[in-house]
Amino acid sequence: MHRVRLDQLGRFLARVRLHGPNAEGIEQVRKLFDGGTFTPAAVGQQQVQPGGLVVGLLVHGSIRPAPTIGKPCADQGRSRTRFQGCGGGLRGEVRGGGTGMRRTGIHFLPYWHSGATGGYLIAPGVRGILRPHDFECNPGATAMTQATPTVSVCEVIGGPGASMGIGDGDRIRVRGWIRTRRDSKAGLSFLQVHDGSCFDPVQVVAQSTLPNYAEEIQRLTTGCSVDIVGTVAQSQGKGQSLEIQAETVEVVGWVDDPETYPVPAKRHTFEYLRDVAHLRPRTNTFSAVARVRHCLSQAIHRWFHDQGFFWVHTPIITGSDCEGAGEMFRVSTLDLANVPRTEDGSVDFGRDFFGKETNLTVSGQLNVESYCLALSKVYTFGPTFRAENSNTSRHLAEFWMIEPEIAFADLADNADLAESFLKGIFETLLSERPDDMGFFRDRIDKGCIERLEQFISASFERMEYTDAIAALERAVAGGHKFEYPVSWGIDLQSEHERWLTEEHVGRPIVVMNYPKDIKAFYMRLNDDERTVAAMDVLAPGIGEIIGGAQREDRLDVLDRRIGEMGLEAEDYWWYRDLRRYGTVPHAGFGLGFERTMAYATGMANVRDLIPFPRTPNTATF
RNA sequence: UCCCCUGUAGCUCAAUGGUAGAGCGAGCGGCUGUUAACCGCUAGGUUGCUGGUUCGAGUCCAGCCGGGGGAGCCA
Repeated sequence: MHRVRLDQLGRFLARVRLHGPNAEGIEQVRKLFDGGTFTPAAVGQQQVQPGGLVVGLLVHGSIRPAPTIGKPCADQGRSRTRFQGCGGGLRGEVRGGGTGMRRTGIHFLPYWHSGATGGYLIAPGVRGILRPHDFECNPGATAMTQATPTVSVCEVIGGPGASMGIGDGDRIRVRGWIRTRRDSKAGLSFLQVHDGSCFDPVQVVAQSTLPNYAEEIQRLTTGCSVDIVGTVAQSQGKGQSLEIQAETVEVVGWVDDPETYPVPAKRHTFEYLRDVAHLRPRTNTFSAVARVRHCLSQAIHRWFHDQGFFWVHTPIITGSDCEGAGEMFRVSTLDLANVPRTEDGSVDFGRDFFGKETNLTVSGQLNVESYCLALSKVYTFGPTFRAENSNTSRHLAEFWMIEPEIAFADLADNADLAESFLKGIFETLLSERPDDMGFFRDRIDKGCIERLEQFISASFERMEYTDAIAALERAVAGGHKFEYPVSWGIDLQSEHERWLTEEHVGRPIVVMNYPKDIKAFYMRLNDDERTVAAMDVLAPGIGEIIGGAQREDRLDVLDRRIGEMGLEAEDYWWYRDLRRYGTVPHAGFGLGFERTMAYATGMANVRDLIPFPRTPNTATF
């Protein structure tokens, strides 16, 4: 028998939607929870398959089998998912879920249909915390008419991921911030309230009969925080299907001076909003960016986890000697006004906190390699710091980077990993954030969704660097003009990369095996002795999105390369140890997180894709 | 670090070397189950800072400060 721990079940359980006396059913469910495990026998004869969808169904207060529940149809709407193949009088609609359901497999959902008034689908396999007290707090009664659960705007309007099945007639409480207020002389005001839980705000209708209507509600302005209790109702107006008829509107916090509130309900330039970065998440664009950033972060961790990777926390403070190129931020506790000196006049780092010169990391790669050669499949995902005086839309002094590293793998394995990884996280994004991506398509970059869909469906072209140069040279011979000349041995300029991926191939490309002289010392030397096993993934519209390599796993060759690059072998003593003790071929790559977001959303500047950007001369907030 | 652009109302932008303007936002009023609402009225300015040229500088010049874009470098 397949047993399912309750704490492995269901994303959440917020309320019981049961009409009429249901003490018996509640008691049954409570017993299940108390037992800590959920055994199929307890709910009847239905079958439980690992990974199966439905293992139990609570209807009318009693646990009944769920004979056959089909898969969600393809044409599901945003706020409800229709199930086919439901038998035994259980045919109906499942509210909540939405498009995210297909991928994340929400297995625990409020449920009702024409014949039943409430219930839940239950199935294994989803992480989350089940909350038995949600049952306990509504013992055996008409839960919905007595409780006023506090819910997110997303749940009220059935946004992406909504799973509570809030609907017409439910009494609920929402808390958030006013986006706009519109008054009607018919004796009511419309409040657009957002709480960040999804892209769309919810419309709250406040009648003039409310006691604080004239004194407070009509004085609400953009940015005020409110606490609202009301009833969900079908909207009489256009633009939204559900709204909240308010019973009470409590003003939690006023806006000091509406005239000078930095983010009123109007258009703003991104440049201006960077100056008010503490308030910009209240705007459509930046709340969407924040949700997409979260979604992609989660998708990355989930993808690696599902593939058997382990997340390794590589150090942020690092001894500078072991890092690669790039300007670094010094980490020091020395008194800048009175720096200790050695006898020859140089700074005496021996008296610094770590007894040596230290900096903020520019890459976790070298450290993560040591874990790769123990755990086989690992990755880093954390902040990275570069002190380059570089002021462009693609650079930040502090950014986040993803660096997977796989053992017993060569460059081809690395390219395969990059391809399936990128496709996987973009697929999740499209599936889980249709509201925000729809906004980016409508207001930021018309082609962003189509671009991702093509990215997901097209296979990546593999191309040798030498062949890429040959193709570029043929293009030049055919009359194509490049600003930078093309010849074997150059590093590809962004104009070259764009031509290759956009015009020459028309799909993402993995360019492989670059000249050794333009690449780092740790990249594996090929048998031709003039190229290394490096790769760049180039994508239409963005250019280089990933840079990676198979690492040099032969100690003698590594030492030779360290020498050629003018580096000191002793500085890399522990990195060299990895080649002395059970060395294996391994490979990995680096992916800039904000650039990935830029590609996905069409946002032009990475400063608008991280909450508080750090750039030369700017570290406000 | 280099090149280019830019700094005027809360925001976005106008203004030939000659009285400081509009739209949005805000306030008030009108209309309206509204929703980028609409209509009317009102308030809102030491034109980034310092100096210079000129009878007169938002405008021209110099320096400084801030912002943006690009190059290089990268992710």
